[in-house]
Amino acid sequence: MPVTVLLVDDEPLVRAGLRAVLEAQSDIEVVGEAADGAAVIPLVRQLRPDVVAMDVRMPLLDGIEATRAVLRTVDEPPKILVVTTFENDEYVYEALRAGADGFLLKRARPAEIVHAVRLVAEGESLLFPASVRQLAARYGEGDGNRAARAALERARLTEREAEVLRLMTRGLSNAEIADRLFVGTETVKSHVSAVLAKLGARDRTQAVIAAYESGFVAPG
Amino acid sequence: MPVTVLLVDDEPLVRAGLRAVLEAQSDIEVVGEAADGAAVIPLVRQLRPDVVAMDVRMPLLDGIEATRAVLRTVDEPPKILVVTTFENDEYVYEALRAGADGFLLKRARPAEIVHAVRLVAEGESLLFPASVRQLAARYGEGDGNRAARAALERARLTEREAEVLRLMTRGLSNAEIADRLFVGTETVKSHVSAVLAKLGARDRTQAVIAAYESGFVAPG
DNA sequence: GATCGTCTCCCCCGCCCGGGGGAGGCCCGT
DNA sequence: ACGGGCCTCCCCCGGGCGGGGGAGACGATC
Repeated sequence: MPVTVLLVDDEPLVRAGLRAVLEAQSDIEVVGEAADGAAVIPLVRQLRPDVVAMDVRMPLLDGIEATRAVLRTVDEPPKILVVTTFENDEYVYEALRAGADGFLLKRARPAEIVHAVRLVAEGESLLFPASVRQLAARYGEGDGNRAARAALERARLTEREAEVLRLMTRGLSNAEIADRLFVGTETVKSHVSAVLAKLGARDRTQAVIAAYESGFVAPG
Repeated sequence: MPVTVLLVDDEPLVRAGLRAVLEAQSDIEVVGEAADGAAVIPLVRQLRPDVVAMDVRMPLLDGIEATRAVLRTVDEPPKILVVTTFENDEYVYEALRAGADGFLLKRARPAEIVHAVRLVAEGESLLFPASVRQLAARYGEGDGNRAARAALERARLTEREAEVLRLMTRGLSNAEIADRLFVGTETVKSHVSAVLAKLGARDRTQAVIAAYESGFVAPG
């Protein structure tokens, strides 16, 4: 019983990339594609996918409105995985509040993408650990705390990796982090690489940005 | 509606001097004094000053930790003006990066002290709250006042530099910034170097951190 | 016992980054 | 006309960074 996925993105290249990555898995099947959120509802009704990989920015109907529309009008709605580029995630939390089950960076490694699809298909909420704090803040005192804790338990950054990321957000170099943690620089490099991969960041600067944008660290 | 100021310095003489200078202004009111950073937080909560004139070197809790503590634990924190004896004080950099809003030399002329207080009180100061240590060091043994003033002037980012910094905070590489701005990578490198120097940042990661910490860019 | 995840450390390698110094063109204000 | 700031581009150069791959030790879990 494979996981069925509907791809919604205005860029054909992105759809092709997601399809290639996901179709390579024997337990995942891409059952359809859409170029805009406006086309999602009929496709969802027709194909009844387990997961909708939803882009945020689309010309006609963006991912936020499309997510709301699907969840309001479809019985037994699919899980919605918000797909976003790194720079334009200001709408991600709106989408999550609209009912999306997780979000994913486009530049994530294939294994991460596959992992994300499987997780949301299983009903788990998928959030990058860095987003937990911000999520809790935006959801207030409601059941958001529960979701935040749940996400925290499935935190994909290990304890050590989180500590390394925290020191990265202090502007420390690998050598300085190594001194601070009493380990070798090679060890720090391993952790940094793991952090970059998990956050979908290309370099430490992007990782620090992700940390700020997600609320992993707060300014001031 | 006068600007209210809290003085924090371990030397009574300095506090008296600052009080005399500031109280001479009809629009500035010194509402309290503290002899150490350890006493700052309750006083800030009680007096709610607009500006805290904070010495860097203090016996119990130095200006760096005190600045961090205030910004982290107080709602609507005051502006923090770092006061120091030496323009090349190593701790100035850390204090500014901790979130301080400005930098002032004790030997500055009264008019400049007043000006500095008014500037940070207005919040929208032209100062970029970052290190002036390197800039001050360049002026070396020159007159302290001029060194400080020049440093403050030089700490202002040009329009182009601000644009480059903004793109840096989006995670772009030098080559990507060059493409975005239709200039050569060497030009971008020049701007980046200028930004790093003015912010006292060692690399682009620290510059991005400074941008977030200072409110140059806001997360979310 | 076997497997998995984590933490630790090592190698090689390419390359972007940042420092230092220099230079020409442009507009501006004195 | 001259100087100053700003933007633009160039050179050389070292070093930190990040990718890729591998490996040993440890504890938890099955």
